[in-house]
Amino acid sequence: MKLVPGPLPPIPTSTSMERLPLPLPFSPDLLWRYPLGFPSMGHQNPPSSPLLDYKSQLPSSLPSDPRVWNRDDVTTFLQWAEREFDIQPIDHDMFQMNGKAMCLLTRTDLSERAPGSGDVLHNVLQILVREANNLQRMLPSSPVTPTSRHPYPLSPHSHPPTPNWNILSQNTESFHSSHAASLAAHLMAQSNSVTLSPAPSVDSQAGSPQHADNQSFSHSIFSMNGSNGSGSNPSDSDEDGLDKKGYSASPPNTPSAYSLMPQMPYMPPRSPKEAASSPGAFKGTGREFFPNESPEPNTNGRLLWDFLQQLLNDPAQRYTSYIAWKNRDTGVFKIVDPAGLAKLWGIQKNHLSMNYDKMSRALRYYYRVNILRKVQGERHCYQFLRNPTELKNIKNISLLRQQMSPTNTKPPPTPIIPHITIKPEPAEVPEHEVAHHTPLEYDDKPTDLSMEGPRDLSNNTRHINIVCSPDPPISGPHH
DNA sequence: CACCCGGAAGACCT
DNA sequence: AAGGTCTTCCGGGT
Repeated sequence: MKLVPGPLPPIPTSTSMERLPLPLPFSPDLLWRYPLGFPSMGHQNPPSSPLLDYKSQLPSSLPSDPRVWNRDDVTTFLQWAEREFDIQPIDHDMFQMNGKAMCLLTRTDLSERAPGSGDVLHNVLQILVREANNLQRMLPSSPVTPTSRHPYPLSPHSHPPTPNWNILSQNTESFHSSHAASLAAHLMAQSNSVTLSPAPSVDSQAGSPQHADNQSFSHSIFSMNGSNGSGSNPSDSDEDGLDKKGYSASPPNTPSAYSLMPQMPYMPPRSPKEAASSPGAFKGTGREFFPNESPEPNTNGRLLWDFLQQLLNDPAQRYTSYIAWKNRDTGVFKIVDPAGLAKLWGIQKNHLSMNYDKMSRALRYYYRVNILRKVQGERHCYQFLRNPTELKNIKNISLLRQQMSPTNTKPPPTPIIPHITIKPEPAEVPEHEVAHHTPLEYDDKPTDLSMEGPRDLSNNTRHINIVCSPDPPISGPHH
């Protein structure tokens, strides 16, 4: 344990700890998942109140929750909106997507697709979503269906399209609201209702449910589905985070961290290490919240990416001196204090000798899985290629591996991941569009983190293309 | 010199 | 026992 001398007083010292932020009140996942202004989260007021009334005026054929609309419904909605708001004709071709995808579009996206009407559409959608959420909330809690959690197995394919996570940013703060908890809860529940699966089309293209990924990227998932689809995280995060605001089991689960960080509520570690890493830890707490929750691994800061996400999305921004978003929309973040962050990570994992060099090695392993990418030219800058939701699902990546048998793996098209300049893509989870999304083939599809698989493919270095078989994703049990 | 990159081996968990 | 996820080391490149 060489404590890093740097600015960051290492671990054990109380002082150092002072610097350590508190535990996250909730798991950031939510943010990703429920980005849009969900009722509670956001501001209470919808852009324009008058719009509220429109809900009742929607064509009767339209489900009240826009996230469950199919393409036709979207078209119907657009037509209705054109009439109702007397806006310019909308190019429906620009909205070849389902409701979920449309809900993911940002105001800007909508404006681009429907010049002059974007704001209106955005406002209306937000209202509808909120209403739907509120409604859900009142409904008896539907069991969180497993499906919700893993609506789609990851498609091997998920390439990371350029993620556009802006959504998140929007309500970060609001998360604290108590609502968040409940919201999360029923959002999850709600998930059922939403069409998680991004259109088949996606699948077709991508070949797997991964659109999830794709979408995810496009943040689709979250927002809407996030609610649903990605229910998975919800479990974690929501549970913990939300409700008990303030206390969470999240990031700093580390025993040590735990102990060090006073405010960290965290479940008592059973054993030092365990605490740090075992998901079980949660079980006690949050998990129960979601009984049916599936098997989804609750990483809760146990995994590096999750840990980073939690710090990055800390609503209170307590970790910005360690790590901060450079561009949340694209998932680009910067490690402000490498040594300090490594220390935190070390605490989290109970590896007190952790340093940036080691931690960065772990980060590099994420390259091959397309979880992360290095932002070239900028020191300590990385980019998440997947949102938390996806990442959680990624757990199943092992499955992917199976799927992509070596045979399937076609040689890495591009030996090196092109560092694409990421420009935020519209959040759309269009059914088929998704696949197209990523222009550059990031063909390096996610692979598993495990070293073994790659070995075979090792030649390929880090990209393994998973040929996404269009179909059956990974459903299988993963061991 | 500080980063950054991956290979290799092994530890620790689940 | 096997597999996943790092952790540790390390040589090499920029």
